[in-house]
Amino acid sequence: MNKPVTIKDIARKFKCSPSTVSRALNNHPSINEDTRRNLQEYAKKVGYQRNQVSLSLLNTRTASIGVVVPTINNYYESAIIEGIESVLHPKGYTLNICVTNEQYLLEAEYIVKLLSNRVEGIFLSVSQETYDCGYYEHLENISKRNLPLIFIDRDFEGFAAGSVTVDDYHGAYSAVKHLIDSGRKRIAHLKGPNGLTVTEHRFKGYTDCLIQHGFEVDDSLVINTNFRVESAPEPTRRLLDLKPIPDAIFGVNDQVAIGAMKVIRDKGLKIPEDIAIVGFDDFPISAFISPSLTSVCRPGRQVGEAAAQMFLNLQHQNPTSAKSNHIVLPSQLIVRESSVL
Amino acid sequence: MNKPVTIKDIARKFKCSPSTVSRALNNHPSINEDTRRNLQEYAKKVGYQRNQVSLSLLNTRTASIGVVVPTINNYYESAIIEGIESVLHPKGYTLNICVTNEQYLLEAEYIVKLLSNRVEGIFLSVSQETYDCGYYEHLENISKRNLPLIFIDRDFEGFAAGSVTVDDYHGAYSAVKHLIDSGRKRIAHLKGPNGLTVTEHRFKGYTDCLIQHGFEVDDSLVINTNFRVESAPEPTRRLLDLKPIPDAIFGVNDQVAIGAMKVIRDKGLKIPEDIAIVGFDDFPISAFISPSLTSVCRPGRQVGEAAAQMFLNLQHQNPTSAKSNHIVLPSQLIVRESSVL
DNA sequence: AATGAAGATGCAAACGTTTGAAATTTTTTG
DNA sequence: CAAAAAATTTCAAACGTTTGCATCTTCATT
Repeated sequence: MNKPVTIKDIARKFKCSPSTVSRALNNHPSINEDTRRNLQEYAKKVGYQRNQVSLSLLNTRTASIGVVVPTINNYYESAIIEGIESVLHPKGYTLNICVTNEQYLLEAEYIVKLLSNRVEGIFLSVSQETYDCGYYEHLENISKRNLPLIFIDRDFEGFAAGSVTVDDYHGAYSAVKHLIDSGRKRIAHLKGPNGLTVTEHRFKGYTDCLIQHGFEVDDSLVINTNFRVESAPEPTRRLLDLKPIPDAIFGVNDQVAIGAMKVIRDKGLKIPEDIAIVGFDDFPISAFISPSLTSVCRPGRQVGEAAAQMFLNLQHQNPTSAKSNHIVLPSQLIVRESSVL
Repeated sequence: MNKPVTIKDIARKFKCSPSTVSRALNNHPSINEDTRRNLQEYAKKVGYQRNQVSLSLLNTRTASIGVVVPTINNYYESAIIEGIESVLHPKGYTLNICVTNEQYLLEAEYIVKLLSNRVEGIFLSVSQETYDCGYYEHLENISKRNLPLIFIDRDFEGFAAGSVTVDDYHGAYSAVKHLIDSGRKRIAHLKGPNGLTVTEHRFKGYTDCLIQHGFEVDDSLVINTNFRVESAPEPTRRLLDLKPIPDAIFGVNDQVAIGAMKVIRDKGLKIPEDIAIVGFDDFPISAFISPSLTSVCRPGRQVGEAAAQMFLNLQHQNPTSAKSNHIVLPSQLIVRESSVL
């Protein structure tokens, strides 16, 4: 790793002052044309790259943004990040992406690090642990600095900050309504991990819809998963051991729904004849599997874009107003073969 | 956004010098016990966060790493990033993740930015455009600085640097061999975009295996896709219009394979009876769809881990030795229902 | 009481860049 | 040719932190 060429190095070489070099490289008008050209050529030749670190120190502006998410290893989360990126990159911002792996300790550590790196804003999708335990101390340093904080995907109701989420409640509601409308009477739910907003909102959409249509909520029809496809089969088997078996399963996401479908087929049951399936997230693949999967589409990219836009708007106004800024994007049911005869 | 509290602020408040504050906060032994306690308490109270930017400038060490990838919106790429993260985070590094969207211009811009931000190393999966055009000027500034550069996933043979890739060639070869061994005679390939190593290595594995087993390579059986599930149906239809139709399709990845499966089913053909299907990447979902998809597993997380480890090793040795460092991880065929009767 | 040794704190420089103001050089003008 | 104007360059300070060295206290030892 060679030491990078600095403005001082160039100044020494040309027997002029660093100011002159700096101005020449920035096309300052008061620099002599020849000087400018010579310096620029030389700078290019030796591969001079202006040191952004020193500039950040000088301007107390880093043009970087922290993004803290539990995982990036799935379609939806990474779509959010692409959304943020697509809005903020043209404005010159760099993203510092941190993956907490659903752990509070890592989340707290990353936030300290981001503050220490003087990011100009933080997008946070809180980890499951943070949620479960209601921790928020690590966030107080953010608000102490009055730094823009925007919750993405998962709103953290214990803490005042902006948020952009998807309307999980109505998405789930419409999924279950669709099943009821198709004549299903015994609708099971493969729930996500307890405590997460995403999980609970979908669960509430599920229960509310059942109740409002005169059904009872049967606890034995609700079983937890951890969102992953591998976590679906065992709970599904338990559902199929019930008498009578459910005639529909609403999965907390497409992965879980797909995991359930396999078990159902293996048991020799037919989808949708014996059991209807609905997922959530609308993975690109879901439209192509057999039977194609009815799912609730959740616009990850738009979440990212909206959050980034919220951040930009904050730059021009009172930053505390973020706290009253809550955007909820609609989710949309897409009906496919897995739920209709 | 409040101005962050600085060491100078604290010094002013306590009528002492910044040096004392700095030493107190760093538990320097020559600081009086009371002074230390008072200063630390106050610092905590006002939420002091040491300014990492100034430290970076002072030490010319930023502890940050650039990661440049064409997209993060899929399972494999994000697995790589998680792998890198898992190794480098414990060592105190921060990741700067940049998404090029397969565009050379963005890639070049990001690299300038990363150099300017004084990252200590760059992990790069070159964009398709860079590959197609053989551009490498943007990389020369990296080597001019003698900064560790490691190609991940896609090796860029035109340029000397370390690399960690997956053995796409033998993965593809084993997939096709499996099809030949199962008695398939007319094996089509849904290829990726031309020019990418990933695409071409898999393609070569396909053709070499065919030739070595006495088959001809029939151009009409090879059609391009863009890796996405949506890009598979149209080429697949063209394959099914051939007379005779192929009796097996090797997809460049699972998404394409799944896209093909849908078209085949829609035509009333049976998988694997009429046509066998093999994919690549082994998505978690692939084991759960029906029929479950035979696929070549590619260890994304391990790629990331190996690349990160390569970077760490470079710190303790001659950095130019990276250029002779090439790790190729094995891929593994996983046989499932879509290819065996 | 003088000497010296710890113990505690301050000074100043450094990292790389920018920028207002001052200084220098060159050009123009009367 | 002198004076003013314009063009070009340099100076110095600033951003926040660390750290070797110098300085200043305090206190014990002779």
